[in-house]
Amino acid sequence: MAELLRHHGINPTHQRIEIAYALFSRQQHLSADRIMAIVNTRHPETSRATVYNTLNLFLEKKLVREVIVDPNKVFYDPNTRKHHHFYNVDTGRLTDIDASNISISGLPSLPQGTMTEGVDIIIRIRSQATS
Amino acid sequence: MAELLRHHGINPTHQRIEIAYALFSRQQHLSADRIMAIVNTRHPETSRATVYNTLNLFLEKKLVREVIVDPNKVFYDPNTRKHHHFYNVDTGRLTDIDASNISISGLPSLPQGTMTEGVDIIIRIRSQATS
DNA sequence: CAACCAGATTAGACAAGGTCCAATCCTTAT
DNA sequence: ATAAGGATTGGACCTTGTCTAATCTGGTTG
Repeated sequence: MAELLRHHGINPTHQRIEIAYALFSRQQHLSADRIMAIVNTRHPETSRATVYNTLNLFLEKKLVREVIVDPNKVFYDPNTRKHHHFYNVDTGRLTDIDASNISISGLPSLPQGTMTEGVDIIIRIRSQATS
Repeated sequence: MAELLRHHGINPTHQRIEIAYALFSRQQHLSADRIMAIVNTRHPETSRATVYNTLNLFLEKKLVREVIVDPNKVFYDPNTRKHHHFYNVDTGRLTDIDASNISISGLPSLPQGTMTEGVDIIIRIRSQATS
């Protein structure tokens, strides 16, 4: 874990390792508050500021991605390969969709003077009505 | 305008008409605070609670859509036809992409017991480096 | 081994977006 | 005119996230 951090130019401290571990051990999409909860169920208390500092650092160093699908929380995604998401609006659960088989056709060209930063496809799904 | 509201089963009150007008006259993507500002530059003060109540009502009645691209504000979109978005991460500007020419291939099937609610494609763009 | 220093962490104040609530204000129908 | 129901309001409140100044840490040097 420390090695992974170093490889991304991140000084591996206790807290950073804990946070990275929370994300990478379970391969899940976690919100900042979930991460803080997970990290602090073990013993050493980690402050909110540190959690946010660290997640922003991870983002900047491209160790994780952020997923914006819910109006009031950001999810952090340990999977940095190209992929998209199913988002279950009932349960809040995110599921990865590998991007390697996907192609989109019919897109217009980019607006003048801009360049692509990334393409996100979000398929919002609902749990089937059980009636 | 009042007619439009009635057609969607919305009781057309002064405030609701003002808010609808703000969105539909300019065909733009506005955040709640922008809408409040616009509505209140005219004379009658409209409260924050009303703005949010009304926007949520409009959403529920499918008069507008919400666009979730920025971690800390929701945009409301008066365009309810199927479409996607360019999102300029530098300027915060949203631009519509008509969906009628677009097709996506290679998507996996939906997870068991779920149904599609909607598909959003967000193309994040940056203003070109001018170097 | 001690002292130092840069970087990391911390608590707590703060800001912004959004919700909730109880009280008031309109409308409209009678 | 009046009662009833819905709409609106201010303000308290919550949550997510940022900022700051102070403290802590741990690795390096003498």
